[in-house]
Amino acid sequence: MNERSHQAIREAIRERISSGEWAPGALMPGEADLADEYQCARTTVNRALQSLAEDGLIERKRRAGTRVKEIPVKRARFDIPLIRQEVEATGAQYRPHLLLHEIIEAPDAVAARLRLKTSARALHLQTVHLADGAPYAFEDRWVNIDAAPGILDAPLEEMSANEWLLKQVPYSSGDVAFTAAPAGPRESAALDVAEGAALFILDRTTWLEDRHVTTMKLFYRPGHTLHSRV
Amino acid sequence: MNERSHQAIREAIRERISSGEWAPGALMPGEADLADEYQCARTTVNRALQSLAEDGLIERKRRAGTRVKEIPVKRARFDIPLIRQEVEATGAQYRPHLLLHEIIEAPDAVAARLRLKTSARALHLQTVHLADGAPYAFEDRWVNIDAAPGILDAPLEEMSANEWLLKQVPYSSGDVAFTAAPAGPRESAALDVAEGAALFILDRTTWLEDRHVTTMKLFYRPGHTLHSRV
DNA sequence: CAGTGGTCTAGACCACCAG
DNA sequence: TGGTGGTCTAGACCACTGA
Repeated sequence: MNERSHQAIREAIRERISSGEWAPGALMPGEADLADEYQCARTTVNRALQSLAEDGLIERKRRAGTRVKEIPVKRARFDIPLIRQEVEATGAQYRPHLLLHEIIEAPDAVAARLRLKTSARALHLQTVHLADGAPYAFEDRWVNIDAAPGILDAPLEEMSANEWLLKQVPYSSGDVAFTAAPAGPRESAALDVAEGAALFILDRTTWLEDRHVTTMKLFYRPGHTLHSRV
Repeated sequence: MNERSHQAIREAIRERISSGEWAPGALMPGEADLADEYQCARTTVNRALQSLAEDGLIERKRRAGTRVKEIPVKRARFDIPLIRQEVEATGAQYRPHLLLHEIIEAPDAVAARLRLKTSARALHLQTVHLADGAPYAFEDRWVNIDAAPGILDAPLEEMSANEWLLKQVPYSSGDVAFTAAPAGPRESAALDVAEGAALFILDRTTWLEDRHVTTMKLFYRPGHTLHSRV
């Protein structure tokens, strides 16, 4: 990272913002001026400023110029790991245990998420993810069979459905949501916790272009946290 | 977004990856080749590929070239809003209600987070955030008085401590974590829910360079979810 | 409608590191 | 040690939009 690099310039400008040199809402110098000041090409300043804009620190508009945001957006990034990796990272041995494997009519909520016709059938899976044999998380998943037909022959006792699907449709898009809910009877039994215990939940729907492949809820054992840096 | 723009090229390449043209782990063509193929400058391809690398879809190494990731990282981004904005976005009227305002010796866990000497005193605040008068979230916050002295004179009945601090130290860094926990007596009373109810919690510590300013836990009412797109 | 950011280009040099 | 990505430059044109 050179002294005149876009990264160096970005950090320099970030400093000037946090030090209050430009007040919240204030107009900053234009790219050309900054390029002049830092003795570099405008392209380089542009890159630095775009990066700061992505971080939510400044706002840029053509003609209007660049302004320090009044209220900086706090933007957190999370890497959502494969459960196998998450478990193995703690040094424990991972094993999925399939509790339920059925093909039934999908409930309306599920059908909507997978874009199924009402009363269409889907694959319903329930899995406990074990770390050194102890429950780590409980997964309730629905799979659109048309979108991933091979799933019916997949060896789901060795490889969780998640892993299998990841191999088949690796570069899919998705929706993620986090929430909390009390453990119901299924979660309580699977995770070996009291009914009503507060569980952290990851709720995710995945698709590839217009093929809605799967939707699942992942219930973590009490105490699980998800970290990030802002 | 032109046809030869870096965005267009990024999406084209993303397509080629999801279609399986290059298998997971496979070596992709070099920047020069792609530039040739797309009839654009190498810089443009470089930008497209860097963007895909940021998204966790590919991995790039000098000399070794660019490879499709074996296991794509699912990277979720969340904008953490000001509670006021969050509430007002639902059309409700926002009001913070200060329940507790005391200066006491900070517990060890808090002192550690704020880098205080043991048994140093800190400002302890408890606030209910109200939406149209109904509890929306409960906040338990500790403030390092040395790092934000003016807080003692702040009008915390009109403006939550969060907002006040944001005005004073707007462009700070921080740690964020999400988790779930049962409502204790304080949360239960403040949010008007049963004790033991499953609450979604945002836990955050904020600093500006080496001044550790504040740490807080925000307990949302049951049912709250945090959304994102991957 | 003029000034700002957005972006492309062509060329260049550099840093890194696998072979 | 040579080939790859990383990046800077100078110049150009474009797109948007607020004065």
